Amino acid sequence: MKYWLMKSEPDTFSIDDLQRKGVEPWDGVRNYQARNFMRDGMKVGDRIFFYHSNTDVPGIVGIASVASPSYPDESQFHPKSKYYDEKSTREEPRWMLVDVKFERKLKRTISLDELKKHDELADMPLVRKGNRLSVMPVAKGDWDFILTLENA
DNA sequence: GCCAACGTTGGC
DNA sequence: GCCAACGTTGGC
Repeated sequence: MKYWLMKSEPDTFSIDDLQRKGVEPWDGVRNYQARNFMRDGMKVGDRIFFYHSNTDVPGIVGIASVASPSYPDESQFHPKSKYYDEKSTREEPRWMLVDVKFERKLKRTISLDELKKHDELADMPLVRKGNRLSVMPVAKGDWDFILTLENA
């Protein structure tokens, strides 16, 4: 079992949207490193911190899980999609995704600001300046530590 | 809305 | 293969 963090802009797709839908294909990722994590790293059942970016209080708002093996992101084949990639083909799809399943909301948002205050988390890519990865691994120790903050 | 960071593209 | 230009992310 591995642990991950996935960013989403709540204006586009929030934790409430995921709760309503239950399961959602995580489409639109167009960064190779993030794709590789989904394609090569994720296994069904892995745990995910759901993170809200580009919002008033960016931070971790919920927990999800990986609900499918990786498969091609359908949106890359649709010319009308804003995620369309003309260089990708069905024979050799460039972009892969996984389905993400709602588990629960956190009792409170654990803000980026708060995460940065803990020296224990200084090695997380998330709190590093300039980091823009939208899918990243989380060390088990960091995962457990962050969950203790929920009740603090 | 600004802008730093950084990934991608394309000319050479 | 280098690197300048450009585009995007995302905190602030």
